[in-house]
Amino acid sequence: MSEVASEELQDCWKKEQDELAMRVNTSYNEDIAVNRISLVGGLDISFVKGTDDACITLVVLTLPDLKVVYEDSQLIKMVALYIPGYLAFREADFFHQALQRLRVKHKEFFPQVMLVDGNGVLHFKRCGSASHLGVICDIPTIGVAKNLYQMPEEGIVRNDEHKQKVSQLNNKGDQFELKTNNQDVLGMAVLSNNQATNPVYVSVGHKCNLETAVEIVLKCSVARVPEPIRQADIRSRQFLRERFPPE
DNA sequence: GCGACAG
DNA sequence: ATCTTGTCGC
Repeated sequence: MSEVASEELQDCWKKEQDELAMRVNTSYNEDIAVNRISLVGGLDISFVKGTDDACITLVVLTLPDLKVVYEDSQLIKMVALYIPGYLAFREADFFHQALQRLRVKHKEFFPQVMLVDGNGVLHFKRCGSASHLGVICDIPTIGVAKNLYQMPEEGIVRNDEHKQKVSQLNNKGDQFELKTNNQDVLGMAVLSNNQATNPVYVSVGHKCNLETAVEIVLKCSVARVPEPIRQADIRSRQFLRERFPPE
């Protein structure tokens, strides 16, 4: 793709993202009270090494036992390029389709909340991929990123102060706020596991608040990455290994 | 303009 | 995202 085409595409995505951002809802919702949640969804995508072939996987797990009760793995051809800040434009439609299939085929397994591999409102437009997906599907979502998405112009950076705070996280549940220069709390760095050294970056996606988001992530975590996302990751890789055997 | 940049 | 061994442990 040429530089010009890429810029035009990005302009188009910017407008769409602005409209989606206006619809992101972070108000508290009684229906997402943690102790009433019995089904949590997870999404991930894996690629065949040097290709555009990928597997999109949606899983649904029960709470509190974290058993997988539904899996949908689909081979897809990725056409959109990856631009940081616009992750959702690559994958949201595929995830949306997977959720539609679930709604039609096994409505009884439709999750009350989705965990998404990426950010929610921890994003320069307050509309990362988790929020994007939440809005187009009109469901509660939570963003969980393995790396900090830095926004230098807003003071969210992996600087020494940040590293210092990270080094003080010792036990599961330890956390600190990710705050902009304007004191807006956009997310939480959370230690999800006792033996982890690095936190995961949790942010509101859609239709839930940050405290609830963190609580759900902790309830779903046995490894560093919360189980719904981890299972989606494992199963999408497995799916590809079976169909594209390594030499 | 340059560099920073979830997956 | 992807290339990667063994190793420790719920």
